[in-house]
This record gives sequence, structure tokens and C-alpha cells, in this order.
Amino acid sequence: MGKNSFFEDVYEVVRLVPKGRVTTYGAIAEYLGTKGSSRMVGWALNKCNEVGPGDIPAHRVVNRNGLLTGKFHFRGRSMEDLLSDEGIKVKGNQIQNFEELLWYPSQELL
DNA sequence: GCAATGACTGGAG
DNA sequence: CCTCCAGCCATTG
Repeated sequence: MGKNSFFEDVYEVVRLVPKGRVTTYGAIAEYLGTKGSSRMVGWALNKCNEVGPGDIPAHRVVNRNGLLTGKFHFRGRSMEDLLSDEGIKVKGNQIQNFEELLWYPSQELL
């Protein structure tokens, strides 16, 4: 994968997520046109942690429930800590006030 | 080209 | 309310 792939699109969108905001896998997938490929978004981020640019705020990407399902995949700093640093309250694996912090690419980027 | 995989999702039981 | 199941689609072996 040297060319632009589905991954790069995901990275780009995730990078556009404003600080202090979060988005969901489904929202990204829908924005990319493949609504059903929500899993693929997570798969892309999985690679992003190893081969990705490294500046991908994957901690801002959670499942539709606002649950930090992918926190286990983070190295070093935990998701809760990173999110908390941006002003996002996290209780356990659940983001507090999630719906208000939710950010849709198709909504903001038109 | 087929089978397996995955940080998901939504509906059914 | 909780758990299970099947669809979803791109990447990889």
C-alpha cells in the first residue's frame, strides 16, 4: 500500500477532528461513502498506530456509544488521559457528554 | 481469487 | 437490560 488508500482517507478525516471533540467509526465510514465499513475504519487506525504518520488523534475516535473500545491498542499514554487533556470527561471507558462532543465530518466539512 | 480478520453496527432474542 | 448474531467492506496471506 504505497498509494492513497482507504487508510489515508481515514487518517485525513481523523486529523481534521477539532481538539476537544470526538467522532465515531460510523461517521467516518459514512463520510467516506462506505457506511458499512465502520470496522475498516478501526482497522485503518490499527495500522495508523504502527505505520501511520503518528499524528493521528485516534483517541478522538470511538464507537457509536462513545465507548473507548480501542484504548487497549494505544501504547504509552492511555486514551482517557489524552481525552481528559483536551477537556473531554471520560468515566471508565465511557465518554461523558458524548453526544455534545460528537463531531461529524459531513456536518462540519459539508 | 478465496478465506480470514477486525479499534463496528443494529436488530433480534 | 444484556447477550448473541449476522451484515458490512477493505486489507492481507
